[in-house]
Amino acid sequence: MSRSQEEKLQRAKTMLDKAGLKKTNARIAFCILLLNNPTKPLSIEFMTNTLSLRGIDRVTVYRIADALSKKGILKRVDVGSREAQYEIVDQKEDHHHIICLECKTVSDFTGCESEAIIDKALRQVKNFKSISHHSFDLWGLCNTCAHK
Amino acid sequence: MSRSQEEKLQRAKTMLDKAGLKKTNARIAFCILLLNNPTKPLSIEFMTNTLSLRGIDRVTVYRIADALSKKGILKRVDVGSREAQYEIVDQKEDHHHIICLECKTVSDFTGCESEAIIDKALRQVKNFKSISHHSFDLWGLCNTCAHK
DNA sequence: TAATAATTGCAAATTAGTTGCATCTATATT
DNA sequence: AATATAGATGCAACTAATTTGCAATTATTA
Repeated sequence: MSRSQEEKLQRAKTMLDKAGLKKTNARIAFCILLLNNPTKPLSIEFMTNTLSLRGIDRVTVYRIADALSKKGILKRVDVGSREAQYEIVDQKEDHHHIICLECKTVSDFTGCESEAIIDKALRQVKNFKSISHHSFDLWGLCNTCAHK
Repeated sequence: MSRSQEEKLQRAKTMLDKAGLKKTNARIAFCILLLNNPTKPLSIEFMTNTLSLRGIDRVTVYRIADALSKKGILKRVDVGSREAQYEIVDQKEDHHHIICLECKTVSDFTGCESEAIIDKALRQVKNFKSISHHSFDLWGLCNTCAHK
């Protein structure tokens, strides 16, 4: 195994430990897949295609995605496609999406001032103590679709 | 027809005019339904149940929801349920959601400072001129689910 | 009022996601 | 190191959500 893959294996195990989940082969492979693709949302279909090469079932992919989401490791993002897409929750690189309502093209931007807003929200809503992640998405027509 | 329903009929027609969509019976009934239920996200199922009493088909409900979304009149909200939920886009009452990852309970909060963030985003992403709506959602475990 | 382009309903198809259950495996315990 | 056990997985079948094709209808425009 290459140096960087070795490193990702370690990070994958740490992720699972932190989440309090058993470090099974399927989950480790899943986490490494996430770490290998940090830039774009991953669909269940893509993950299944890749992980089935290692004998991991579609149902298992769903179940792992669900488990990691509930632990705040993953977030499910809505980019207008029918199927679920998932991204790793990365506190440092807090990026968000601008999505075209027509062609569903996704662009990223950074710098939503979430902390102040989360504080404000938690003061309004009493039955939450903390937030595991947030989404801030902008929707509109891209220049190409606007001129049709 | 009562005074207030008459008024909603007018508002529905105005909505459709503004969107540049034909004012069909189905669309007018759909818009009035939205105006009658401004507080909570409406599911396709709920809308279909109501509108089918007027002979409007489920498929038509899907198509109208899609058409209005693309025009920025409606927004599709993701509150963790399997089916689509829709809300009217209301610039004045800019509310957002806190959703429990476990039990999917939705609470509302207001006061996300979207304008500054949208400006910032449009400076970063060049192929959009304007934004028709935005979403800002917070995800976490509610107090009840956190103690399980 | 006629022409026409868009909208609708219906039936059928597709796709995404879920469930039950038997088997297996990671971890805690001895 | 072997064992017990709770939890995870794979498989097959299922359910629910959404989409498509097409013929019939309807809102607008000339």
